[in-house]
Parts: sequence; structure tokens; C-alpha cells
Amino acid sequence: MPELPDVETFKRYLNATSLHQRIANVDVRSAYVLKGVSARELERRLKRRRFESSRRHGKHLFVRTDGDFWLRLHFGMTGSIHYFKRPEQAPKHTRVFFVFANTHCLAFEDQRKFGEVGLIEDVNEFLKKRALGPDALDVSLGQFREIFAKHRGAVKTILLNQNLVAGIGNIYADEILFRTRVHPATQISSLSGKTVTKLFRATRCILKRAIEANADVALMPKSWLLPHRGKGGKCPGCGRKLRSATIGGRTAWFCAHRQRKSH
DNA sequence: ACGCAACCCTGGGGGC
DNA sequence: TGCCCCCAGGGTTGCG
Repeated sequence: MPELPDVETFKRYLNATSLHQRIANVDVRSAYVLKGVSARELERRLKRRRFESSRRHGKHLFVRTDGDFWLRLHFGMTGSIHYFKRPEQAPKHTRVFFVFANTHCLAFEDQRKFGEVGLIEDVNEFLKKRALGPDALDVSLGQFREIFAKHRGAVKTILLNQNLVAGIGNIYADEILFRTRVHPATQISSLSGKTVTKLFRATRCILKRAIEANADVALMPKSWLLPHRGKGGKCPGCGRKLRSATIGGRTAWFCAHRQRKSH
């Protein structure tokens, strides 16, 4: 799930449910997801604090506390957050559980445990240390063109590289390439300036629209690749069977008829 | 600099 | 029912 639109949706959900309440308890059910902090320290530092605001960069979510440090969340492949009225309602794969003073609670759940929970003092410093690229919705056309001018490789690999542009994952990379009719394996050295501009516009357009849909596939246009992506799926443009290939270590789905390598 | 495989972890689905 | 393999929207590391 968790690419930029999903994480933005989590952010809005967290803002709508979990701010300005005193944290009464922190229950770490799987210390595996903790990075750079022990269960004990997470508990000690967050207890009696409040979440005050949040910030997203790429696929990372940062929650500022009234102690002027930040909770850092990354959702891996299967992470999400859920707010509940009673602790017994915690989902099965809850890894970290925040209980507020009114007994309502926020669960960080993550079946596959590829997600990360940590504490940091400074968001910008963290982004720098991780060498993350600009957020996919903040990057300018100029920056985008520069990235494409300075690197080599398959276009999908570039879109997926968080150190170049942060926030695009496997699903939305496929969607952007489908929209622009570019084959995912196209070497970026062979892309025209016009096509790079198209990729930039498609990125913005798709991510924004996906956020409007709360990153819910059921609410996305049927003309998109997303609802048809997968085995047996057909191109919503021409009706031909979609094809898959491994590019950049992940499965790319595309329409071999409409998505070409010459641009 | 880039591509690739292996690895991290858990569970669902298909084939036998 | 059990088992084995493949697959899954994240990322890192080490090698050629």
C-alpha cells in the first residue's frame, strides 16, 4: 500500500484523529519495527506527551510531539495506522499501540514488519542523512529535468529511486508510465525533453488524483492502469492483455501495445 | 554508476 | 490436509 498517496492519506487520518491528546501509554508488541530506539525509551519519551502536528516526505511520516521531538513512521509494504475507541479493537498485526488519556488509541500495524518506527530530533537532518530526494509533489520541473539529465538507466528504476525523487513506488510508477505511454524499460537517455515534461506532469496529476481518492483503488478512474493491474488484466485503452516484466527488481505491469520505447 | 540477486518478514494462493 | 513454490504497493547490501 504505502506509497506517497497512501502515506498522505495516513497523515490526514492521523491529523483528524490523534492530535492534541495526552498519550497515556505506549504498547510495543513487536520491537522488530523499532529503529534506533528501544521499547522502553519509546515509552518513556512519549508517555504524557501529545502529538501536535505531522509532516510527510515521500513515503515517510513524521509526527511532532509537544516535547519537540518527532515520531518517525515508515510503512514498508504492509504498514498502516488505525484509530480505535477501545484497545481491544486493535488489529491483528498491531506492532506499536498508542493509548490516549480517553482510552482511544492509535495502532501502527504492519503484517510483514518491513515498516519502521523511531524517534528523531530533526526532520531535515533525517532527510539529509537518508539522502532522500525532493518529495514527488514538491519537485520542480527544472529539478525533474535535471535528475533525468544526470542519470542513466531504465525510466522506471529512476522513478522508483527514493534518493532522486521521494514517494513514487511500484504501483504509481507503473501508472505514470502507462499515462505517458512510455515502456518501463526505456533508457532515460533516449527520452526527449518533451517526454520528460510529460512524465513530470503525469506524476503530479496522478499522485494528486490518487490522494483525492484517499489512495483507494475503488475510487480511482477505471481508465487508469491500477484497477486492471495484475494477471489477466486488460489495458483500459485498447483492451489487449497487460504484460509484466521485472524491472528494477520489481514487477512492472504495462500495455506492450501502447507503451513504447521510442519517445 | 548501474543491474542484479539475496535478504529482511508474514501470509495468501495455486499445484500436487 | 500438508507441503512447496511463487507472489506481494518497502528497503538494504554486496558483487560484478
